[in-house]
Amino acid sequence: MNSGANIVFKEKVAIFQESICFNGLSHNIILEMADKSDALCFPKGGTIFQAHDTEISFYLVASGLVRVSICSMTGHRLTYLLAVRGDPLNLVGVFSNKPRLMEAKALENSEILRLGRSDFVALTEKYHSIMPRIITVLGNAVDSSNSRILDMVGKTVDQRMQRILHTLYLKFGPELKFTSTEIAEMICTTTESSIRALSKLRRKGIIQTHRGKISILKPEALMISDDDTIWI
Amino acid sequence: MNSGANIVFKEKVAIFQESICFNGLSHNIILEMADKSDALCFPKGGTIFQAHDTEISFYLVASGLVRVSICSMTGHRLTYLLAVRGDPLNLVGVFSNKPRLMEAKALENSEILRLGRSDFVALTEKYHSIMPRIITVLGNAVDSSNSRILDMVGKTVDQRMQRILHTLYLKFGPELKFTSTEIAEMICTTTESSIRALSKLRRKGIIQTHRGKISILKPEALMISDDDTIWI
DNA sequence: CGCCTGTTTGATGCGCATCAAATATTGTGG
DNA sequence: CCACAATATTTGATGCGCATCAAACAGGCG
Repeated sequence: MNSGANIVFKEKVAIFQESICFNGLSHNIILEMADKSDALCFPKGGTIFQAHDTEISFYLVASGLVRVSICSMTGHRLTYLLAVRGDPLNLVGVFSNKPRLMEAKALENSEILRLGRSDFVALTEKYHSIMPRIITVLGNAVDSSNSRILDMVGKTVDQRMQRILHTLYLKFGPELKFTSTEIAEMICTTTESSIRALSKLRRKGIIQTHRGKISILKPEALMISDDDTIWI
Repeated sequence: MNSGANIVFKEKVAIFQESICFNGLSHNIILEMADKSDALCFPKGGTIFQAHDTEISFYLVASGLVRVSICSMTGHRLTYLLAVRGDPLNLVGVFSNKPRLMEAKALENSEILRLGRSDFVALTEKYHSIMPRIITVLGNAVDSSNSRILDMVGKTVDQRMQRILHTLYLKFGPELKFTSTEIAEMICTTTESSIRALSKLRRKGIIQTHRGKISILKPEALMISDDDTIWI
C-alpha cells in the first residue's frame, strides 16, 4: 500500500519547520526529528492507519491531503480533520499508546513523514519545548469538537453546509475537490441532505458544482457573523 | 462570590496526589504545586469562571461538584465535564492563554484549588513530567467529544439517556442528584425530552425519580454493549 | 401562604433520515 | 474505442424523532 518516497533531508526539515506543531522550535530539534523520520508514499485512497491499529506512530503530512475520521458502530462516519502539509495525524495516540477509533486515508496521492512512537516520545522528553505545542494543538481540537456538538444541536443542515464551505474556502481556496458524500461526513448528515443543501446554494448562485468538485463563486455570501470557532 | 477556604497544606498535597492529572509524580513537584495554590470556596450555584474571562487560572477541585459547560449563541448549553475532587478545570486555557467559551459553576458547595496561569506554566516548564499527563487528559477529552458527536447523529435521546445514566452511575453511584434540565444538557436535548426519556425508564422500573434526584434501581439494565467510549 | 423551581403530559409541526429510482460522469477491460 | 461497471448526482415521496408551545401540577423555601 505504501512505498518509500524520495524526500531529501533538506525537504524534511522544511516540512517540520512549517508545521503548526513545530515551527519556531530550535534548529537542532527540527534536525533530529527530520533525521529520525521515514518518508512514505500513499496513493489516492490509500490507508495510512486504521481504527484499532496496535502499531502506533506519529505522522506528519508532507504533501497531498489526508482525511482523518472516526466511524461509529451505526456506520456513521465523522470527518474530523483534513490534513495538509505540516499537519500532524496521530498526536493523541502517540502519548496514550492505546489503539483508537481513528482512521486516516489519503484523499489524494500523499507523502507522509513517519516517526515511530518510541522515537517521538523520546524526542519530546529530550526537548521539552515540543510539549506546549502539542498541548495547544490538542486544546484547539477539544474546542473544535465541542463547537461541532453545539452546531449539531443548534444549527440546521443548511447552516452547517454554509459554515463548512466557508471553512474549506479559507483552507483550500475557491476550488474544492470533494464529493457530496465527503462533505456530508464533515457536517454529520446524509449524502442526500448534503446534495439538497448544495443545490439551494447553487440555485442562489453562490456556488457551482461539478462531479466531485465545488466552486465557490461568492465566498462573502457564506460568511455568517456567528461564534468564531475553529472547525477542521 | 468566593471566600478563602481553610484547607491545610497537608490536605492540598493529598488532593494533588489523588488527581488523575498529577498522581504518581515525584513528591517535590506535588509539594510545590500545593504550596503555590490558593484554596477558594464557592457556594452552590457560584461561578468559578465564565466565558470570555480574560484572567485565566488553573483550577483543581478539592471537594464538591463543578459543572463545566459551553453555551452557544442559540442558547444551547452543553455540559462538558462534571468535575469532582482531583479533576482539573481549565487545562486548555492555561496554555493557550486565550479566553474561551467555557464556564464553570459549582453544583454543590465546593472547594477549589487555584494556581495562577504563570505559576502553573512555570511549574510545567520546571517539571517536564507533568506535560505528558496533561496531554493524556486532553487526548481523552478529544476522544470523548468526538464520541459524543457520533452519538448525536446515530443515537436517539432514549439511548443517550441510558448511556449518560450508566456513566453517572459509575462516577457517582446509584443516587444521582441532578435535575432533568441538567441531564438534558449532558445529552444535548430539551428538558421535556429528557423527562420523557426518564419517564420511560421509570415505568420500566429501572429508575426512581424525585425532585432533582434520580435513583438507579437496575444499573445492569443500562448497560448497552456498545462502543466503549468515555463520556463526562 | 405564595413564589419559584422543577416535573409532567398533550398537541403540533418541522427538519431531515430513509427508501427508491432515474440520470450523469468517470474509469476500465475486452 | 466502445461497452459496461462503478461511482456520483439528483429528485420525489414518506414517516419518524424530537423540538416547540402550552398548560397544569407538585415540592421546597422565605
